[in-house]
Amino acid sequence: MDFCKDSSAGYLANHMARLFALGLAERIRPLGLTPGQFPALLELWEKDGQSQKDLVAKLDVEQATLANTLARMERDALILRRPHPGDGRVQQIWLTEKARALRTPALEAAMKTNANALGAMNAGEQAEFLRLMRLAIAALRGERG
Amino acid sequence: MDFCKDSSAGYLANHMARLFALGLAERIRPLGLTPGQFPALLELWEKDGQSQKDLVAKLDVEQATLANTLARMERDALILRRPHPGDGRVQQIWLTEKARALRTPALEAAMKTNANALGAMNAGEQAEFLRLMRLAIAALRGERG
DNA sequence: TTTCATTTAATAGCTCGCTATGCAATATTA
DNA sequence: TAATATTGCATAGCGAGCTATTAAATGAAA
Repeated sequence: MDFCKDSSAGYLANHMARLFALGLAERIRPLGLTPGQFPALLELWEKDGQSQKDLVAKLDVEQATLANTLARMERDALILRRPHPGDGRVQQIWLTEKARALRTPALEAAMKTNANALGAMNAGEQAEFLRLMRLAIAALRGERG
Repeated sequence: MDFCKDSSAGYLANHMARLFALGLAERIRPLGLTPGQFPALLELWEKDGQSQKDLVAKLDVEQATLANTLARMERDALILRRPHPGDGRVQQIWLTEKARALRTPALEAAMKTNANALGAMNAGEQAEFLRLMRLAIAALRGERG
């Protein structure tokens, strides 16, 4: 059977994602952030006070994964969980001042990592690359729910 | 600052890689395999008896990561570690018959996952996608060692 | 109202990345 | 040859993903 890892989309996707995460980790470590916190922060910088369920829906991550990530973020004083006034099941997630202040440097770090990764592509190729990744994501998501 | 997750290569790469891993995991679970074992198996199906160091060089993962993966594979009776006859530091990695027998169904599972992910692309787009991922990998690797 | 179902979040336990460190075997050098 | 450096691998500990289960609060229904 002919199977070459360098012609396997899945193999390349895994390799690429690991390198992206390492590059980002290096850049945001001085800020006290980790790559897994980034997606949650992006949503919370947009609007905090959301419930865990709200975030889960937007991030396409399992509820348990997010619960653990939020626990680490609370430990690191990036967020506060406060009970929802009208529904005792819900915890609202609020950013700390510390987390708010990290927005600009964190986004800069992410943009630098992206720019480095795409540095060898022209503008058309970059756009095409993003488009094809979105296509693959849609196809893979379709397979599941 | 304008930062949209759906226009961030790193965000998309992470999302895509997670979905690839889930799709593959589902398909190889009946075989008793997990996605992390795949890269090592690919190398060992080519040629076993290699040392851990040999595999590390080919896989671009850290030595400790591979050591743990190999420990799970040994536990699952996929490999045997035998001391190298001429150098007491080295452990040679040998496939079991069980692992050899899994080659064809495992590769089929991987190819199905890839085909599904790329199903909405024509042949030219698929080739371009792989090329652009290899470009990004090269750029991200260049940043490090 | 009491019971049962649903919803929200947390917890347990696994894989598989990473860094940092330790240990034994081998090589090198003073 | 004795001391030191290097090499190959294992282990510890953490982050971040997953599934499965549990607990508590709310809602619905008998």
